[in-house]
Amino acid sequence: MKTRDKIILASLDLFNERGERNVTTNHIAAHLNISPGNLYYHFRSKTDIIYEIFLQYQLLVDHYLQLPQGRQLTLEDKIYYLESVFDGLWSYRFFHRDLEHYLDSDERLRRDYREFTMRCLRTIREILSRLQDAGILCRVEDGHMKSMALNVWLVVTSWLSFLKTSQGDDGQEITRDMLRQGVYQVITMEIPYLTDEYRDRVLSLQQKYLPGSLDRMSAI
Amino acid sequence: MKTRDKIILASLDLFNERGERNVTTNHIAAHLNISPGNLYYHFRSKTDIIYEIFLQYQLLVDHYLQLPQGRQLTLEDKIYYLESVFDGLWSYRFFHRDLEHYLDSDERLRRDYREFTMRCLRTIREILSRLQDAGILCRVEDGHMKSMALNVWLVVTSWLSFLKTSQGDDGQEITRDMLRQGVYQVITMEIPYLTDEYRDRVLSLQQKYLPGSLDRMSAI
DNA sequence: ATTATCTATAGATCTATAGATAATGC
DNA sequence: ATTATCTATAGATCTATAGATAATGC
Repeated sequence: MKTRDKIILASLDLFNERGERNVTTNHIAAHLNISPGNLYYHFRSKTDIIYEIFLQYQLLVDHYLQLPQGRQLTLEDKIYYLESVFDGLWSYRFFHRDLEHYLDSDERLRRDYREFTMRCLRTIREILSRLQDAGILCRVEDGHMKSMALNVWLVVTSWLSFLKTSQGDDGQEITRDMLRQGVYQVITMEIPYLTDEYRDRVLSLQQKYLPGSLDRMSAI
Repeated sequence: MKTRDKIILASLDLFNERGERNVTTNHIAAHLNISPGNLYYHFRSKTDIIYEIFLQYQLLVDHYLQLPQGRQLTLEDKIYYLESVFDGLWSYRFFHRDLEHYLDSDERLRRDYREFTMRCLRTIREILSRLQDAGILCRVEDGHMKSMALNVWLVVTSWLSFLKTSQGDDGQEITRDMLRQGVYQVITMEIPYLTDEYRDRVLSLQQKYLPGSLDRMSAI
């Protein structure tokens, strides 16, 4: 693998693991057994590394969120979207941690991230709309739909932060099970809009995303 | 005012304005025209200042979320809760920006913040429950209620971050109007659960929180 | 006497670059 | 010839403290 790609990968790993703020360019270089000078030969700054990582993240999510053409959406599609997106968020979890700071210090990233958000919101709306076409969700007024889509986005993007901040007492790590509860939370928002035909199916599907390991949560 | 209090206030202002990461203890001292040594006489570290600020934030939110005893909740109570909480979030907006980092580096804060979250979630559930008692919301299954309350929390706590990251293209600042749209978003989640008696009233109330200045949003 | 403040600075990083050297591809 | 890498370091901070001095409260 090219050194440039190694730097991106190692940075992502270290950022996710220790938090970007605690990872310096020296750490990244040391972790790869290369010199800091070499790292700076490939990247002009740490900001540039973060930008590269964002580009990959964006590519991944755009890929996950492709809509099938020429057929209706199914419940399986919907679940696939949810699972993949949470997976993507997990793989790049450092990114949303100090997102505001990155946008403050990188003009390009600010512009690109804004467009990324808008693209995602449009896609969420499109998904909801096509779930209506498929008779899974009821039709609702357009403004209400926009607002719903935005709430989905807010819940999805804040889920990891919630887990990290609310569970991290005994240094206990976030498990795949907890991550899955994010799917549960999104489904909760859509339950009132399910058609009678689909309600029971979705309700029992949802139960699979309520992890048993989150006992503390159910004790609240 | 005592120097110690001045330090807390100045820190909060600077953190909110420039981002905590960009504000050093030297900046805080310089801003107050005191020496760094003096600052360290009052606080052992920057972490301690952040912890103090959290205690104030917590006090404020707990105060806002008090429930009236001996009478039913009204729609006005509900709106008051929403408006105050968003106001609190705004006043301490730096806090959620790099929250995970603060929790990583301060054991006390980690413990206290977790308890704070759990307390808030309980209160949100209590509010929903009492809105049911008041005949404003329909009754729902208990697990569903918990999940709804959590979604409310996720939307509320991530709203400012969404505004900052999605609107900040032309260096444009966040306005009170945009902040208010957070109330709109929370109401959206509760609309399906409104009783017939209250639905229309809440729908027209909600419209007041859809700011005209967010034209870009409606063009998405 | 105690509390508050200042001056000066040690010590620890961290980013980023200059300049030398090694490796690679025509 | 060009690309990749290393060594060494300048320069900029930042946190935190020691020790001296000023202000305040009995």
